[in-house]
Amino acid sequence: MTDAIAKSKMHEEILKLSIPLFAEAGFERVSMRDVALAVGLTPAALYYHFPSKERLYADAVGYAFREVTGILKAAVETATGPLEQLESVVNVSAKMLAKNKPLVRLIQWVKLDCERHRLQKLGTSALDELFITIHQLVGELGSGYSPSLLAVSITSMVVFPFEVIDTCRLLPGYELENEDPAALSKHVFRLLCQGLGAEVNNQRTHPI
Amino acid sequence: MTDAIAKSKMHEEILKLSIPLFAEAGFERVSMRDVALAVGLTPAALYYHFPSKERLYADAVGYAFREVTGILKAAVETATGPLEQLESVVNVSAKMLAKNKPLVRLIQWVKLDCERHRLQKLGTSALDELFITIHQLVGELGSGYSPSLLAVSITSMVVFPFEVIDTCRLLPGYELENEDPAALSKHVFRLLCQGLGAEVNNQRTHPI
DNA sequence: GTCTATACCATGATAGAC
DNA sequence: GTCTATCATGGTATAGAC
Repeated sequence: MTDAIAKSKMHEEILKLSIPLFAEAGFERVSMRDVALAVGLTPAALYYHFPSKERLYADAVGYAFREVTGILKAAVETATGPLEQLESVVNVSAKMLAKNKPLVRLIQWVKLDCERHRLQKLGTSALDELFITIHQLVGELGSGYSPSLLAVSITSMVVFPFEVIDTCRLLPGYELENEDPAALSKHVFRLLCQGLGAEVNNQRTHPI
Repeated sequence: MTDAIAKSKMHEEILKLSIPLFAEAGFERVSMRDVALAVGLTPAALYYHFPSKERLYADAVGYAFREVTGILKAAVETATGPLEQLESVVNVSAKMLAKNKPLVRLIQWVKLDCERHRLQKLGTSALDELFITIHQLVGELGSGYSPSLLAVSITSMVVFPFEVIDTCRLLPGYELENEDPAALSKHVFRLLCQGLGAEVNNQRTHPI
């Protein structure tokens, strides 16, 4: 049992330490040497814990995304009524993405990796969770919009701004308020509510 | 002069043929051998035309993005009035992204590359053009929204859906209409107009 | 469990013939 | 301009000692 615990401990330690590496540079530009150096082991030792680099990467991404599921589930439960729940999910997601830059970059890498053979089943990605949750809430709202289109639009407005922070920072007209999760989610929700129309706003249990 | 022309011809040919490779697999997973094979040359010959792989990549991306600028400029000129111009940009961008999958993936790679030393000046990226154009139009609209936040929201809703096509296709609730540029831009513009409020809609020269 | 040492391979890049 | 041949480097992964 001590073996199992020890192995499990080191296993998790390696995952935790490799996540920021993979997030920053992506699968190809992170070598097993890099991971080993970060963990304080030799490359050979890593192969005791993981059969291959691909597997290590997949496990690391899965580990990083797993906590997202819990956070989103909790966000839904903090509110009653679909619109309030949607607001909560938007707020919490923005806050999470702003605080967790590696998560944002991991999402970007996974979006690019997804259609390739590698990581055929990565576990449920953070994006999937976000889309499915929002899709369900939006469906319950019963607006005149297509739930699928609307769910993607909302997900886009929440995730994309954090993906382009470094690309856009030097652009003329770009304001740093785009990087403030509170300002962003307030903006998104305002745009959303007015866009969803009065009949939806009437369903709110309390005014904005 | 014939030398210059011939060199220029081959130069451009290499760029054109390498774009889909880099778009699909990214910088790291495309070797000079891959490019050489696609072009019908040997790796050594590539180094006659480009001093390094990095330079080849940068030039290829720049080449791919350059035509985007022209298309967006043309889109703005097809309409009069900021809201109509915005609508035109959204329509044309969505159509372009739907038709040009390599472009979408190149944008994704560049977003991930941007903060690194590589490609410090990549020429103006497609995203930059889109943001700047929309930011200006949105500013002229004079809505109550922050131009910067709104410009990013719009860019998000136009670009992001095409980035996640392959990730989302198998998700429950996802509809193929998300991949139809006409349906997408109509949806986005509808959400946008109703979100922008009546005072903006009144400025329209003709109803929706 | 972790190490040292190494096999083996793909890569970016160059030299020099044609 | 393009080739053949080659180099140095750095990658994944394994073997076997401790």
